[in-house]
Amino acid sequence: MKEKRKTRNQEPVPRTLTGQKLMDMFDLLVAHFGPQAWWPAETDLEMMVGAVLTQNTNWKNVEKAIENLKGKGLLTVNALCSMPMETLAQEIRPAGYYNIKAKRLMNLIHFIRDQYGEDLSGFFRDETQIMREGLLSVNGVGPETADSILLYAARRPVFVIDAYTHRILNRHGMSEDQANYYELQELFMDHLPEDQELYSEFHALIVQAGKNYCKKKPLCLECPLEKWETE
DNA sequence: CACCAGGCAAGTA
DNA sequence: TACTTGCATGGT
Repeated sequence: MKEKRKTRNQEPVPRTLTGQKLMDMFDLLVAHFGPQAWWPAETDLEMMVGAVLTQNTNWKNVEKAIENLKGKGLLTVNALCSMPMETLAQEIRPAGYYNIKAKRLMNLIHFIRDQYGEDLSGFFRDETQIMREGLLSVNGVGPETADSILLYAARRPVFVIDAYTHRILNRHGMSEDQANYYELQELFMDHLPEDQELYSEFHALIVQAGKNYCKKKPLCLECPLEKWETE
């Protein structure tokens, strides 16, 4: 599986990102934010639904949408599959983009049920690469959604890259500003041990740092990663 | 009021 | 191949 590389501007990464450097980053973030209790969900299905609903959307809004489904007992594979698209769209309305997300959810749930049956455990037992390809074949599931499902629901050691990861690495001069998803993913996975818990904690911490500190332009004051560059 | 949020696919040139 | 745009609610 070869991923695309950029064709222009083949500048090397500005600073060398070593495993030690990444662990320094992780330690700084842990020291500042503490352990993250991320993605609490009662079932694998709930996590998968959440992964789609949270696309470019605040998690608070996602919770409302999930609560709507859960409260009416609609958070099961069969219930979702047999629900009219319009009904589903109305239930998940608070999550925004509700029409397109209803389709995406349907695509995903139907794919799993058709391939593995109503019980999700068959799907979650499959090989990571097979799962990944299957997820990516679903219209509405891109690399981040697929990897989130693999990391947080299937508990596989797959590093999730998001907009914050891009932003933070760029702001700190640790990556090319136009590096693509897979380049950054390799950057982390080539230098860190294959550790699902490390990856899930790390990604959650990056999101915290992004939300709280790396919003403004050059670098935010009191950013926990301020000393990271000179360390 | 403007801006953002735990993306993705389709359209355009 | 490389940009651009639509999708939409709810919080700051």
